[in-house]
Amino acid sequence: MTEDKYQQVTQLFHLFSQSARLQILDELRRDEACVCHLQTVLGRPQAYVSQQLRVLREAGVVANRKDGQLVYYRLNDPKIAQLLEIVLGQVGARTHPPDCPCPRCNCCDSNVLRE
Amino acid sequence: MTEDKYQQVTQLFHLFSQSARLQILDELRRDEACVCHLQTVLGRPQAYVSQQLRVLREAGVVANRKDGQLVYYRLNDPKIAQLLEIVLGQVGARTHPPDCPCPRCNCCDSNVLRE
DNA sequence: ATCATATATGCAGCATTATGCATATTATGC
DNA sequence: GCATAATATGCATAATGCTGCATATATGAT
Repeated sequence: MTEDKYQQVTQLFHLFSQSARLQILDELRRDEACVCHLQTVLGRPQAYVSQQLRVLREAGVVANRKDGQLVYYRLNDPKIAQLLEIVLGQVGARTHPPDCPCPRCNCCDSNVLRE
Repeated sequence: MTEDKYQQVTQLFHLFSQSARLQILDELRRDEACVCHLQTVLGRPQAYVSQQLRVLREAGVVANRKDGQLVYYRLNDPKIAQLLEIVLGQVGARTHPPDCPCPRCNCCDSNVLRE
C-alpha cells in the first residue's frame, strides 16, 4: 500500500521530468490553450506536442475540450499548479508568440499590442 | 535563460521520479538518517542505496555528515519537504524497522517498545 | 597489522523512454 | 463529394537510466 503510493507519485514526477511536458504544464497553468498554441510556444513538431499531450492526458494531469477544429487543454488538478509554483515561482503572463496562428493570439489585434 | 530554468527543474523532478529515491527523501524529511538505516528501510543492496544517495547528493538535494563509521544524510533544501508534503501528505513518524542495525533504531531499547 | 563493518565507486547488460517520421482521423469549407 | 487544416496515433531507433555485481576506501576494534 505504501509502495503503491510511492509508485503513483513517481509516475507523476516522471511527467514533470522532461522539459517539453514541463513547459506545456507551465503554459497551461496560465490559461487553457489549444494544441496549435502550445506547438508554437514549444517550437516543436505538432506530432511531438500531441504525443506529450496524450501522455499527460492519459495520466489524468490535463483534460481537454473540443471547440470546432481546435482542442483546448487545461490542467486537471490544482495540485499541479501548486507544485509548479514551488519550483517555477508565480505564474507570469500568457505567452503570445507573434507567429502563433491560434485565435487567442490573434483576437483584438493582440499581436499589434505586443511591443 | 527560460529554457535553462526548465532544464533545471526537470532535473529536480527526475530525481523524484524513481521510488527508491523518493522513499529516501520521504524518510529524510522525518529526520536525518545513516546509510545503513536507509538500506534497511528500502530493503535494497547497500551499493544501490549508496548510488542513489550519490545522485541526490551531487544534485544538491541532500547533504551528509560523517560521525565515526556512519554517514548521516539529510535534506538540503526546505523546498524539497514542501514538494513532498503536497504529494505525500504530512510527514509521519520515523520508520523503525526491527532489524535495523543503526544506533538510532537501537538506542533506548526502542525496538522493544515497538508493538 | 589484520579483520570486520560502513560506505562509495565503476562498469555492464537490460529495460525503458525519447524523438522523429509517416500516416490516420476529424472537422470545416467549398 | 473533395481539399485543407487541426489533431492524433503507430512505429522504429537512438538515447538514457536502472540495477546488480565486483571492488575500493575508510573507520574502528583486536
